[in-house]
Amino acid sequence: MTHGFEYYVKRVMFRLAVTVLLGMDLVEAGEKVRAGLRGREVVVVAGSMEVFYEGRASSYLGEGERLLIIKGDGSVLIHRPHGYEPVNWQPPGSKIDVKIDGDKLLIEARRVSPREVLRIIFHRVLDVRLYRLVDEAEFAMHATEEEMKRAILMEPSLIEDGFKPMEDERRAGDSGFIDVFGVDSRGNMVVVEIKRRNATTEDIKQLVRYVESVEREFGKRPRAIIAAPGIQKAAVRELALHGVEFKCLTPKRCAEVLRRGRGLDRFIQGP
Amino acid sequence: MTHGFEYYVKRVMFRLAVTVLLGMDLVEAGEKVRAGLRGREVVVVAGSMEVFYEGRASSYLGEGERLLIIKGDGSVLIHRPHGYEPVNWQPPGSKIDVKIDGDKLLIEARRVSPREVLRIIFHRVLDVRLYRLVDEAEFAMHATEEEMKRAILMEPSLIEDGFKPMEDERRAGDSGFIDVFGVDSRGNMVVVEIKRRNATTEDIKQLVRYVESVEREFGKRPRAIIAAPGIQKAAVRELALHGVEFKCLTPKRCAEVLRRGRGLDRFIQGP
DNA sequence: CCTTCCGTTAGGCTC
DNA sequence: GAGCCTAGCGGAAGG
Repeated sequence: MTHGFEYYVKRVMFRLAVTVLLGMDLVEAGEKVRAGLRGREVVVVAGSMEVFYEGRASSYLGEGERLLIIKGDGSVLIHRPHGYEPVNWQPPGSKIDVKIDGDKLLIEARRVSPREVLRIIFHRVLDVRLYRLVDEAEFAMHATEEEMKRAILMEPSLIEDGFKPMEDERRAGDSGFIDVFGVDSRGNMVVVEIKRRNATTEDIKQLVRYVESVEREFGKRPRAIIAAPGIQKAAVRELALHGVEFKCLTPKRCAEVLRRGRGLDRFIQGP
Repeated sequence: MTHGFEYYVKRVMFRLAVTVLLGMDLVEAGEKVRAGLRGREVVVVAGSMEVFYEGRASSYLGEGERLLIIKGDGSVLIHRPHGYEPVNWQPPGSKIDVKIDGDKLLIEARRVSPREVLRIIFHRVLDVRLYRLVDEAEFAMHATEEEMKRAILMEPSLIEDGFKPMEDERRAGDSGFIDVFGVDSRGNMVVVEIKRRNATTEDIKQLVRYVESVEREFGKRPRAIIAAPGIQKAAVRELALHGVEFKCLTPKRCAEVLRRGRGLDRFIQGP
């Protein structure tokens, strides 16, 4: 009942050849996917599939070869061989079902709120890979709008010499929140709106709403400054129209200020 | 100079064990990635990496195990073991460089406009997979805003009894395009704005701009109807303020109408 | 090239 | 949970 070493090697090679030509055995593929899900591993399945989505919208994608990625937290992604975005997906928390239906492998990802179903029918599985990935690293993003604000609070002259921030995230009636509220060297109130990209007419209008809210509250119209790396051409006329000032401020410049600030902190507080 | 069959098998198994414990040989991994890029295949690399991004913003992600996916069109995705979104990415058209730097594998994806660099340093490569995927299928999405418009054109009573659409995508001066322009049962002009999600104050304002544009053109103010599944609380007061009417219309209801329409077509024209 | 608008936007925050 | 805003938003369509 025992076979020689060569026998097993040849069996494996035959199996390999069958897999390359016809795809994996679907039952085996399904088992492997299930095992990956149980272990909360990252499951990558390559194969020829149809995809049905029904939920907030609905979509159908005919048969074609793609990558299916299922993560341990229930995120699901389907990637075509081109394009940055997944063609179909399901966010974290989806419940995954795997079953064999005749000669097809069926994978469903369901979510309750909003109620959505993603159904994938594999006609052929080329490959299933399981990855147990360990990733505890912190993701640090710089030069967000939030960081630009922190840079201004740390170094108010980024807006203008003598500018003194008084409050950040000040509520402006029901218009929203003012990014930075302060006073200039002459004691005038100043409302600052920050954008990390070129300012649009909408941005100017929002700033004007803040100005009007402050005017209603204090009976005096504050200066309005929009701090952004640039301004859309169409928005330039709005500036003059509403007496809004523009201050060029790039995310990069802010990042430099913050780096310098952190450097100082380290110097002051020791290593 | 020849070895027995068993010798080679043992060598392969030893290599496999080394790979499982220590990761792939980096030079070999790099060569495989290059081969995949040359062949415009989908390249999937699992491994322990650091990631640097510098462009519109900048980010740093410390060492950890992730999946790197590079597609034939130059799209790059880095996926952590959790979450629906890639932690870092580069859109299609990026130029990919692969090189060995000491005992690290370096992969860079560059883009010119905007100038952005994504730099990935692999400290350990667990696996490299190449997939030559063929996918020519068409992606069909339903219940978009466009489809809601088609449903209204097919079944105008979705807006109100007696409504007659005259034009879709009518230009409204320089304000943009009116979704549906028509007349009601009493011959009044009607401007309809469609949203597949709850209507906002901005949506109401846009509709009012259309109304004013039509009023300038015809010397008569048209009725304004916003058709959406709901309306934001803050936008309710804007309705009365500008005399805009709200008609509840969900993407789902529109999808049903379109399905029924297609069903009728089939019935009328035969199978 | 630039702008505007849509998206199964997602994700984060507040209430 | 609903409501609101931001995003390295991406992508498409129009000028």
